[in-house]
Amino acid sequence: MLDAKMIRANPDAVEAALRNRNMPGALDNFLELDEQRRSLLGQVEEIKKFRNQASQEVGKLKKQGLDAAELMEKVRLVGQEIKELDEKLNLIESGIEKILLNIPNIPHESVPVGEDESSNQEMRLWGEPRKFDFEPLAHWDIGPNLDILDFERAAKLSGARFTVYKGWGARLERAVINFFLDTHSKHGYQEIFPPFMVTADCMRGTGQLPKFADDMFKIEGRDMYMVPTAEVPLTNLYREEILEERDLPLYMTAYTACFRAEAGSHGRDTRGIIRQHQFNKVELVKIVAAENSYDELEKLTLDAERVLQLLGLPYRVILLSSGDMGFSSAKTYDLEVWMPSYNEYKEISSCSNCEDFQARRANIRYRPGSKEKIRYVHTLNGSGVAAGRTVAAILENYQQKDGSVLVPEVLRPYMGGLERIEK
RNA sequence: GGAGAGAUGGCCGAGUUGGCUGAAGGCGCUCGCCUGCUAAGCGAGUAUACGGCUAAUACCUGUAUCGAGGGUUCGAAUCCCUCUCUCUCCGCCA
Repeated sequence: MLDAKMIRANPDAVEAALRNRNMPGALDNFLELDEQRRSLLGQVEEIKKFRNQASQEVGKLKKQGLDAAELMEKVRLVGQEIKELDEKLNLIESGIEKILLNIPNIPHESVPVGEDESSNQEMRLWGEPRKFDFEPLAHWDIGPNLDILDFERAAKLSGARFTVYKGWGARLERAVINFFLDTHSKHGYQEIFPPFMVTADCMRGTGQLPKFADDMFKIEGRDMYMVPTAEVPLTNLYREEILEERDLPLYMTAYTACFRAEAGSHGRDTRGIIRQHQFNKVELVKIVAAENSYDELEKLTLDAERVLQLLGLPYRVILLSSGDMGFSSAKTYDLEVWMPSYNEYKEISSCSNCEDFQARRANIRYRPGSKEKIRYVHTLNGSGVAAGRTVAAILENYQQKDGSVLVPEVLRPYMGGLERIEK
């Protein structure tokens, strides 16, 4: 959520930034409503002031044993007026809130302006795609061949876009998750194991609601949702709190299953485990003071990159353009891992600085110094990284001519020492 | 699922015969004093949001806020209703 005062002071700049995000007109009639609100607020407050003074007067008169009937009647009539104005005001304020909740974050000045992914910038490249001396298979063939991924039986259980992992496949998924958590814990992130279902308030706090309700799985009969990412529970852990400066920065990491309805994406990545309704992910979340949030974004991205490096998976880092960024983000780096089956790099992590956008929605603040005013924190999040896509990348990048798959060295301790998955 | 207790400021905790109570007291924190240092002690200060005024996110000023929403009343932290959450006991359950 943007600061209403900021919009009021720089409407043109905000409008321009929203155009860059392909959201022209998102400001809607905010300015008119805001103007109406302030004038109405002035009126009601004036009347309330009178009521407060008059009521006190009534108290005094009664205490002296004097007649206060006339004044009481006057205040009673004014009460009607207050009620009507308050209702009008509530209507306007909910209109303003609706607009504000649907406005995306403003891109940081370092973000390239562009309509879509064609304006993204490649920041760096790590590793080199392997040259195969045989025709490499896609993971959706390797998995069933080794009997470690079972798409057909998964469909029997849950329909399309679900996968059953079996045997060493199941073990590999778990190994990857544990390796991620251990690595991030070692680098200062506190491990958290949150609920997989959260309230609508949480979803509003991180920006999934109200705009993206269709992307999520809602719990029947409850105001709750399956988490689409651990970013939601982790960031909302400190919702409605005032933190002390010494508490910051907070670094957290968590494994959760992630649940996404992904309405509208049907037809993309239909094969394999790239796009699923349920997938596993280890997330990184930081809650920091405003001054260092961009340094923290660089460090968080490097923390996410580290696990790919340790796994020996080639990847690149992409700076997303203004038109390609997520709703809550002010600046996002995507990590893309090399996938031989696609013969291109495929998103495996997204690292964002949301600045105070989520903090405003979730009301997460901190006390900078003893004398200074309370301020909103900055929140950051990044996948560290998606487990399912990592398993797919391992299967494809580590496949051998005989159909077996080498286990990356760092994962072997998590696989009972296994060096190679074979039939 | 059944029965009961509770929800107050950064934290703890008063206040429930309705009326200067935005809210006692304590802790914490800040500034100052004091004492070789530290600890202790003394004094002062210390909520948030949204308006108005303003160059100001500084003063000053107004309104709102005692879990949330609604009601009664001239006036509600205090009375009534609904909801949410927490705790205790019973049942059920991994």
